[in-house]
Amino acid sequence: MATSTIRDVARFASVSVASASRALNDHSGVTPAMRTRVLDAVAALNYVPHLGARSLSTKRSNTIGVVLPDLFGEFFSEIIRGIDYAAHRRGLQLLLSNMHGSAQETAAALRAMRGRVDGLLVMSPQLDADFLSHNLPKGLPTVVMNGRIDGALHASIAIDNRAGAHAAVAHLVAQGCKTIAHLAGPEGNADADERAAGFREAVTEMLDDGEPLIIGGDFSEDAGIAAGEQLAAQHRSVDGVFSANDIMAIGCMTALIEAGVKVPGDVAMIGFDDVPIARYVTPALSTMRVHIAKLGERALDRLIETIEAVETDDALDAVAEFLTPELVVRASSARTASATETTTPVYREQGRVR
Amino acid sequence: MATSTIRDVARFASVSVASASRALNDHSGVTPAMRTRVLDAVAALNYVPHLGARSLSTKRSNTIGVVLPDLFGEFFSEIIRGIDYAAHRRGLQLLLSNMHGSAQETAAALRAMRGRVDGLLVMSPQLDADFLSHNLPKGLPTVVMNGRIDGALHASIAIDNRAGAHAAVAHLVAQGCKTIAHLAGPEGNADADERAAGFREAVTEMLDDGEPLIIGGDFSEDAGIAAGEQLAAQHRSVDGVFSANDIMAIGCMTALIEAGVKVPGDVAMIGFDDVPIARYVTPALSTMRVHIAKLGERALDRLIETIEAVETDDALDAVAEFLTPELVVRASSARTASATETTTPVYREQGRVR
DNA sequence: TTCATCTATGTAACCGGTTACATGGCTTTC
DNA sequence: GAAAGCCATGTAACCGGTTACATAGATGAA
Repeated sequence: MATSTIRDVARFASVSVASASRALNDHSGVTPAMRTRVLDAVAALNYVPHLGARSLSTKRSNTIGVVLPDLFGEFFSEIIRGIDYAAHRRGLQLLLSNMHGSAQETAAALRAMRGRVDGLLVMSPQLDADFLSHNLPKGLPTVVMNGRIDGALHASIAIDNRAGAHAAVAHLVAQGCKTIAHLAGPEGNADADERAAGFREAVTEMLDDGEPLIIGGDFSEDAGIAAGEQLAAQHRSVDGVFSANDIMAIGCMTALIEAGVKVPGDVAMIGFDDVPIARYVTPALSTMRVHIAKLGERALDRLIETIEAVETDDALDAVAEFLTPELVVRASSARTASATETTTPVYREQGRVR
Repeated sequence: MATSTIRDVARFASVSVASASRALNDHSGVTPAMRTRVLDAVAALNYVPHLGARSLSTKRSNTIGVVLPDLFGEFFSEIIRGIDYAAHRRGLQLLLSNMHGSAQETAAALRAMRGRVDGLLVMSPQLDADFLSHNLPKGLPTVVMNGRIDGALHASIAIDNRAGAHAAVAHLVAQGCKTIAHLAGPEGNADADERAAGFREAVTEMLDDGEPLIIGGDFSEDAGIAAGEQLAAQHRSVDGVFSANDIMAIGCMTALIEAGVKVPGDVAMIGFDDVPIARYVTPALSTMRVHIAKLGERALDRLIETIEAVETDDALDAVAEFLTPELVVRASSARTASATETTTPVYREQGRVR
């Protein structure tokens, strides 16, 4: 039961550790006889290689570190799905870590990756480039997701939030909305800021109203509820809401409907992200689909490219890549009778839930 | 840029590696002068310790391995949330892995944990005790979640599925249902099997009907839809459905409503798990709340106990622990006018059972 | 002053693998 | 039959940390 090492195996088989190692790793130039001796010993001793030791000497862990703001919730769950899909295809393990908001914890999480992973995937909408370049372990290939794009320091991949905001506003305008409000995400969050900026641009461009209407929020359902109550109470002439994410949109819709405001009759609603819940709520939520899983998948693919480039000493410049969100029209914004669900189905919504 | 090692630090500070190591780890008996010399060198070289190497020599990785059937989806996301919460509190990292269904992959995932984690959390409703005891690395503390409880081999924690099924059926009966069908999960899945068994018992006990009605399913939304269509077409006198999980219940509801069957008017519906989506669908889904996150959290806590017991050579016997699901009544089963959201007090832990 | 004690630092072994290089036995070739 | 070449195996260094033990310099007691 004292877990056995490769030296035990070698001793048991009366061979050298080098031979044992070679036999285990299918090296060329190992006699069939030798191989079976070693394999028999392995079976007899119930030997399982110590991967920590192996990666120390090979400098390869076959593990990718993933640092996210959180590990759960619809959005991150989808990201992980995409990363896992791509990682699994390549036989890679995932070392997940989260930063729980604080910069200090983020720094700790990043350092904790040193020596255990071959590359790093970091999502940090809250942190600036400076912080990252200071805290990312030097020499560890890294791809940044949804960060503030930092010059040519790291490869990055992000959502084209401005384009998404434009499309959302354009859709509401096409539905006949005259006064559109934006339910914003937390300030300082890169995605939230860009969506708000895109909203401002689009609104001043398409509706020559006065000041764009922005309601503060923080991506939480409660913030959406508060906003909905506020809107309903104000009797403002708002007839369209573009929310910075789906969860707030859902909260807002709930509160509006509860207050007797008809959605989409009185107010058309559109969210952002297309989390799985969006299609289950009533009315089903129109949204800007981000294809979150794809983002994770693509991020991992690019990380692999980066790792390989480092290995072959190829200089790979740190390009920024963008994913353009796609408009998904459902009931919540369908003010014209004709509207039904319109979108191109891609990833099947998950079958197995457990 | 060439990432520096502790020997570089020692050389730079003109001290021995041992002193450098001691200074870094706050050992006692290190001169303040020595400490600052080393810390300066660390800062100058931008040194970050190699955790793989460290854990090789200390035999401690401060990492917990988690092996789940999948890493995403509502259910697993919640499990991870609970595990992460408890792990974070203790400064532990998580190494996540999934088994993608196949037994072979599961074996691989389990072996891949050897030498990188201090303990293992495994959820395997599909696999039997035999497989597990054969494939779990010997000598690695392990807690099994929702598995078939395997004698006294490993600590385990699971949902009391039978009790949940009983409560669900009792609720439907109390609502006046006379003919209740069970929408089952995949055969061979421990949770699914136990829920079906509990259903059989409860039905024969509470309604002295003939054969209990069981519709085959696989935990997927599509299976729920198929079941709903089948029920609607059959014009069976079924007036209550107990689904083995929420997602199937949702699919089933959707199909029934689409076919003109009223829920809960004609058929009362209740699910199992209480995934977050359940409260968003229309009608909101009644369900047996499992407090999934708590399950994960508790599993980690128990793993820590196990690890500590191993370290201090305390024999800790492999007790099985159960979480009792809690009835959550929402609109989907509210046939009597009075019903609103009601939940039985708190979710209770039924003491430790051997 | 001398010897014992304490303490800060250094030396080297170790964790469990991999692998460059050395070695020796067996063919091949002339 | 000896030199050259090949190939399977063994020896030992190495990956980057930690730590048991040795050591030397300072301190205190007699």
